[in-house]
Amino acid sequence: MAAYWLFKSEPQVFSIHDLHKAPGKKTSWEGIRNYQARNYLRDTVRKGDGVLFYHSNADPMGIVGTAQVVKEAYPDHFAWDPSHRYHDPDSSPDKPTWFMVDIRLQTTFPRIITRDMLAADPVCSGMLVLKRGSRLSIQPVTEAEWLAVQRLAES
DNA sequence: GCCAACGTTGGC
DNA sequence: GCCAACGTTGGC
Repeated sequence: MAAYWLFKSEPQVFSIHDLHKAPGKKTSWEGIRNYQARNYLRDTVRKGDGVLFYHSNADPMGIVGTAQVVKEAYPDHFAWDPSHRYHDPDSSPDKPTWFMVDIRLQTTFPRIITRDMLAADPVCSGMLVLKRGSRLSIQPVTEAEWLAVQRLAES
């Protein structure tokens, strides 16, 4: 059975509009440099899982659409490129430290589901992303939360 | 711009 | 292995 996730992105770095413009509306999700998020990506995120696309550090902040995992974890080769901002000298092709997945855009919501809207919803108010100091950029989402977000997007 | 939260680093 | 210093994230 498919699982659900929330992926954070700063829109000035990569927005849902960038994903919309990408070839096949697909992108690799590289640059995850946190072990807990890495473990989710590598061990738990599976092809077909649903992704809530979240804009952080933005105005307004919130969930802007959904995507689907189309390729499961493979080594984040950006870590091996010394000139890249995601370079990590401790990672190597032999023993990769970091992983990434590919996602494809599913839906761009007609309006952003803001943090206020999430907080006001009895189900979504429990979401990890609302927790103070929740810095995790790959977060698990329950099916109830996933469905509640869809409902908010349609209302 | 501020700062709380929290992960990482490095000296011991 | 402890912990202080430091860096980053990200909401406000």
